[in-house]
Amino acid sequence: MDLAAVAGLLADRTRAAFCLALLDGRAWTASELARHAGVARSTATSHLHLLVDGGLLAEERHGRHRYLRVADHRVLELIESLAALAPRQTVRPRSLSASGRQQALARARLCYDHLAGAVSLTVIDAMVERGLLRWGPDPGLTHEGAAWLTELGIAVPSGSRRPLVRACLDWTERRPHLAGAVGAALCDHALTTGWLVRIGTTRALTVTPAGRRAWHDHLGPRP
Amino acid sequence: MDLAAVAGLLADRTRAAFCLALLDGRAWTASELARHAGVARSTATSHLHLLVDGGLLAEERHGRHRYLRVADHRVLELIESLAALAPRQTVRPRSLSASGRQQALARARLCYDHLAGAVSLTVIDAMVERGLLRWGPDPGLTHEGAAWLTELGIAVPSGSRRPLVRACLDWTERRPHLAGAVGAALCDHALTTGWLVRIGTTRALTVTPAGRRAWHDHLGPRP
DNA sequence: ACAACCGTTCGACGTCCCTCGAAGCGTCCG
DNA sequence: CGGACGCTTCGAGGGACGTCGAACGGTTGT
Repeated sequence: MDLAAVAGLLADRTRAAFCLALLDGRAWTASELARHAGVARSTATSHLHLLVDGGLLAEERHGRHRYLRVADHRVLELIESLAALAPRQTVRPRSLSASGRQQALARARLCYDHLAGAVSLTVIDAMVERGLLRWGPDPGLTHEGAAWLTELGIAVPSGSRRPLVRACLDWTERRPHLAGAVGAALCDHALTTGWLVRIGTTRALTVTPAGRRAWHDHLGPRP
Repeated sequence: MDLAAVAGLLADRTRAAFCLALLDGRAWTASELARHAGVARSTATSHLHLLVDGGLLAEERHGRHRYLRVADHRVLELIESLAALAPRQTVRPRSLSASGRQQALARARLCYDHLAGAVSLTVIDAMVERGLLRWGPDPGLTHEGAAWLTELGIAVPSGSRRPLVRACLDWTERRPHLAGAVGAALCDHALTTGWLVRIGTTRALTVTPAGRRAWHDHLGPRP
């Protein structure tokens, strides 16, 4: 493995597109990256093997998903050094308007069907403090939590093999956030009632005034 | 020209060897680089075209020579970023003992058959101050300079179409240094008398105690 | 149990590009 | 002027690699 080999890992449009997509610090799945770059899944698989074996990307496997992220801060610097010399700046738009957009992603976003970002962690903290949620090694919903959901008009999910409460790694916050059936139901409810709305067609979410009111009413400081 | 294309420029062993060789800040000719990388001159030509067109290297043509150097500080950073991720560090020895070696090269070295580096510039300055040398747009040797050479035991070169005094670009100092027949004769004399000796088999030179004495005797502060 | 989905392996196809030698052009030196 | 040298262009050969579709194993959710 010499210098030319490392450069060769980034000397392909598809692999470069993967790395640029991963610059936002989030973890992507292999299929997401394949769709983003416009190649077949099998093609993405071989590329991802090269990038992981070469030490540029790190992987974490959860069930049938394979999450990928940039391995190292040195890799970030390498990609930035390359971008600084590429006249056609496909990544440059980020620096203009999308530093704010990246902040929005870090604040609140969709992670498949549930909420991620800094906001999702405050939800967990508030729910744990009010005794609605068990967190830690054996997460679950308490009786109070079930009643709380019913009060919100959310049917407590059941009849599925999907766990009610699950921890999902949050790559921007480096802490797990709320997934599982309850996480999905909460997120779905927040979107249908307009507490949260998507920013354009991206995964980024923003909290509406109605969302702030609901937060105060249902998760605000205890009396 | 996108990110993958820039990476592709360095994704070849030969081109990577060129760039690593040029890391010392000196200018190399195309043939030197070809010999250093072990490829045919025609191969080197095509690679150098790619690197120059891609903006990684800059060229300067002098007569039949083509001098190449790293174009930009951003290119230096890119190469260093790549080297930081390459486990097989062919360039790493530089950082250990050869930061001192690089300083030695910047101080005094051979440029073909004459002297280059910081020492060569002090020679010019001292010779100009003593009226031995005309420098600037029309460089040449003065009558006093010719007498000074004879006094040193150096025959004033003649009978050749090679100019007596010529300016040669010094890439570490960004100033021209003394070349031409006089530059070569002075350098040859300094090496044969032991004023200068080569460091190992490299082009780097070091000034001996005898060299310092000779400097004081022949170019020292005027009375 | 069954369907849907994610990821993987494999073989085949096509393309890109790295390499060299021979021939040629311009410059420098005697 | 004639020889030496540095560099370039051109064509041909050959190896490396990116791409896809089809088939398969494993996990998730109904």
